[in-house]
Amino acid sequence: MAVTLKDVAKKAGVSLATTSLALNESDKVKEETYLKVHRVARELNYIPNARARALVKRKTRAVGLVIPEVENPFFAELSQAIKDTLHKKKYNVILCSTDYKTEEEIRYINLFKSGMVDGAIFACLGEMMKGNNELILDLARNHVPVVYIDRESSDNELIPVIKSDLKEGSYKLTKYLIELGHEDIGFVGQSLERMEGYKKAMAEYNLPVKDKFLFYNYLTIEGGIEVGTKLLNYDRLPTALVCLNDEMAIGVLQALTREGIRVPEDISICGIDNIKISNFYNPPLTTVNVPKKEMGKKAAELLLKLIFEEHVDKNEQFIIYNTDLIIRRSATSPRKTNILL
Amino acid sequence: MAVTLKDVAKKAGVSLATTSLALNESDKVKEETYLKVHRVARELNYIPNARARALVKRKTRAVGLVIPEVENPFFAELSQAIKDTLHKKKYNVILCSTDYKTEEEIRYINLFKSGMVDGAIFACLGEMMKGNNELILDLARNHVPVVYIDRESSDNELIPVIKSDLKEGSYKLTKYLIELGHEDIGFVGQSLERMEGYKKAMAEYNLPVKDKFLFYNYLTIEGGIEVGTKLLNYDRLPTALVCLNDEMAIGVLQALTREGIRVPEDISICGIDNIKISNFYNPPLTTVNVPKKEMGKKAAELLLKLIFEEHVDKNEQFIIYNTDLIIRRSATSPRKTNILL
DNA sequence: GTGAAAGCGCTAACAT
DNA sequence: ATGTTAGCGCTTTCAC
Repeated sequence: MAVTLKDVAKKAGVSLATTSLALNESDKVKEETYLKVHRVARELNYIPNARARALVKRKTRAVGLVIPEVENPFFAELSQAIKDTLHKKKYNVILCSTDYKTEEEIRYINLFKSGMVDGAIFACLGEMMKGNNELILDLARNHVPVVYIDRESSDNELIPVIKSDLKEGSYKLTKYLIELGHEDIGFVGQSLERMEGYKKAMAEYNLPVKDKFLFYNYLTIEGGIEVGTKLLNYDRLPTALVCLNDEMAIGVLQALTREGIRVPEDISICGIDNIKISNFYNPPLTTVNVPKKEMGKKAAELLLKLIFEEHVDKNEQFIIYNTDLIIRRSATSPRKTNILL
Repeated sequence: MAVTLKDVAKKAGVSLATTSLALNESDKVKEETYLKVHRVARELNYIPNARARALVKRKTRAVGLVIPEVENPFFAELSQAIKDTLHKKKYNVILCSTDYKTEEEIRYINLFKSGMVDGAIFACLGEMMKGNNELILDLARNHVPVVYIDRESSDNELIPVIKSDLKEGSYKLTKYLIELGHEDIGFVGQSLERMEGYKKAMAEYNLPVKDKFLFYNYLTIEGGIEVGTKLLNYDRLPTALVCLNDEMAIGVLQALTREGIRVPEDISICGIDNIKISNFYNPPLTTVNVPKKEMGKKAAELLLKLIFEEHVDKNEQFIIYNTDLIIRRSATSPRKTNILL
C-alpha cells in the first residue's frame, strides 16, 4: 500500500542507492538528479519507513520516559518540559508510567533493552525503586544511555543525575515556620530527604520531633486526607505541618477544613514542589519551588548528548538544582495556644 | 554488543528458524529443542530486537496518543486510562502533545504515516483541529487505524468516535442553576457544544443570554483569571457562571475571591469535566462529570480491535457517554440582589 | 555521480 | 520437527 523508496527510484529512473542519497541530502548527487528524485518523492507522497530506517540506523528516534504517573501534576509538568526539548531534535517520547510498581519498571527496562528506544530518563520519587538500580545500570552499560532525575546513581559517569535540593528546601521551609513562632511542627509523608531537612531545622532550634506528629501516608491527596482524619482524633494539633508535596498538603487541608478548622488561622499547612494549582488554591499554598521545567530540559539535553556524543562533561554528571521557599498564605504565625478539639 | 537470534541459534546448535519458532512458542518444535533454545536464550540474556521485529511484522506495538497537553488534568487522566488498557496488550503509547498547535498535529500525523505506530488516538478539545481532519482521514485510510475522542469524524466506519455528551451536560448544569433561582447566568469559554447546552436551558426558561456575560477566553486557569479580572470592572455581576471546564472555574473563582467576593454566597461558579482537584478545592466545585476513564478505556479497546481485526462493529462506531451533574458547594441559590461592586 | 550488493535482526514460507 | 531461503525497506560501503 504505502509507497517505498523503490517506487520512487523506479519512477525517477535512478537506483535505490542514489534515491536514498538524494533524499538524505547527500552532496554527492548531481543537482539534476537531486531535484528529480525530490520531485518524484513529493509527487508520490513518499514517506520513509521509520521501522526500516530504525533497523539499519540502530536508532528509533524515541526515548523512554519512566515516571510514577502522569496524573501527578509534578510529573506532568516535568514530562512536558522533557517532551518539548526532545521534540526540537525530532525525538519522540514513549510514556512509561509505573504506577509506583517495581515490576512495571522492570518491564520498561526490558522494553528499552529490546531497542525500542535510543535512551531513557528515569524520574522517581523517593527511594522506592532502588531495587531496580542494578538492572538500570546494566541497561546503561550494555544497551542505551540513561539519565536519572531525583534518583541515586552509583556511577554518575554512566548515568548522570539531575536533582533538586529537597533537603535544603524542606529545611528552609521548616526554618521559616519556626521563625514564624511555631514549635509543634509535624511532617507528613514518606521521604528520607525531605524529612532530613525538616529534622535539621528542628534540631537547629532545639525543637523536639514528636513521633505522633510524623505521618507516613501515601503521597496523594487521598493520603493527605487520611492524615487529616487521623489528626482530627488528636486532642492537640500541631501548629504547623510540612507536607511531602502539595497534594498531600491539599488533602490534609481539606480534611481539616471540612471540620471547621481554619488554615492558616488554626493551623499552618505547607507543601513542597510548587505545582501549578498550589498558587490558585484557597488559601494559596506556602511551598517550596522545584524547577521542574529546567530539570526536565536539562535531563533531555544530557540524554541527547549521551545518544549522539556518547558522553557528557564531568561537571554535568551530577547537577543539583536549588529549591526556593515560596511564601503564600497557608502558613502564618501560630495562635497563642494549640487548638483543642 | 547485544546478543542476537543468531548467537542463540549457534550456541543451541540449531538453525535460526527453529530458534525463532521455539522462542515464539510455536507448537511445531520438539520439546527437547524448545527447552534447549530457551535455556540458551536465558543464559545469553537474549532479548529480541524490537526494531528488526517491527520491520518484518509491520507492527511496532506502539500507538500514538495525540492530546493538547499532559499538564491539563483532563487529558492526564484520559492518558492514564488509555495507557493502562493498551499496556495490558503489551502496547506502548507515544505521547504526542500538540500544545494546541495545528502544525504540531500535522507533524504527528506524518510520524504516524512513517509507520512509527500501529494506530493512533486523537483526543481533542472543541473544534480547533478541524483543519487536519482530511489529513487524518488519509492516515486512517492508507496507513494505520485511528480513533477519535471528542472529535468529529466524517466517516465513522473508518474512524470511530468516542464522545461525551457535553451539550446535555452543560444543559443539565445550567438548568440546575436556573432552578436554584438564577437568572443572570454567564458562560465562560469557547466551546460550541457546551455553550449550546447552556443556551438551550436559558431558552427553555425564557431567560436572556446577555452578550456581556459571554466570555471567550483561553481554557486554562489563567484564562479564567482574565475573565474574573474583566468581571471586576462590571458594576453588576451575573449571579452565576457556567465555565467551559473546571480550570477556568478555578481561575475565575480565584480572581474574584482575591477581591473579597465570596463563592457561592455572592456568586455561583460551576465547572465542567470533574477533574480530580475540583472535589478537593475550596469550595468543592459543582461540575459535570465526564467519564474519562471509561472513554479512554473504550478508545484504546476500539483501536486495538481495529489493529487486530481491522474493523469494529457498527454499533461501536459512534459511542456517546453520558455526563452527570455533580452537585457540590460552589453553587447555591442567588442573593436577593446582584452584587454591586 | 551512480549503481550493485551486502546487511541491519528477525519472521515465515517452503523444502526436507 | 528442522533447516534453507527470501524478504521486510532502508542505508552504506565499494566498484564503476
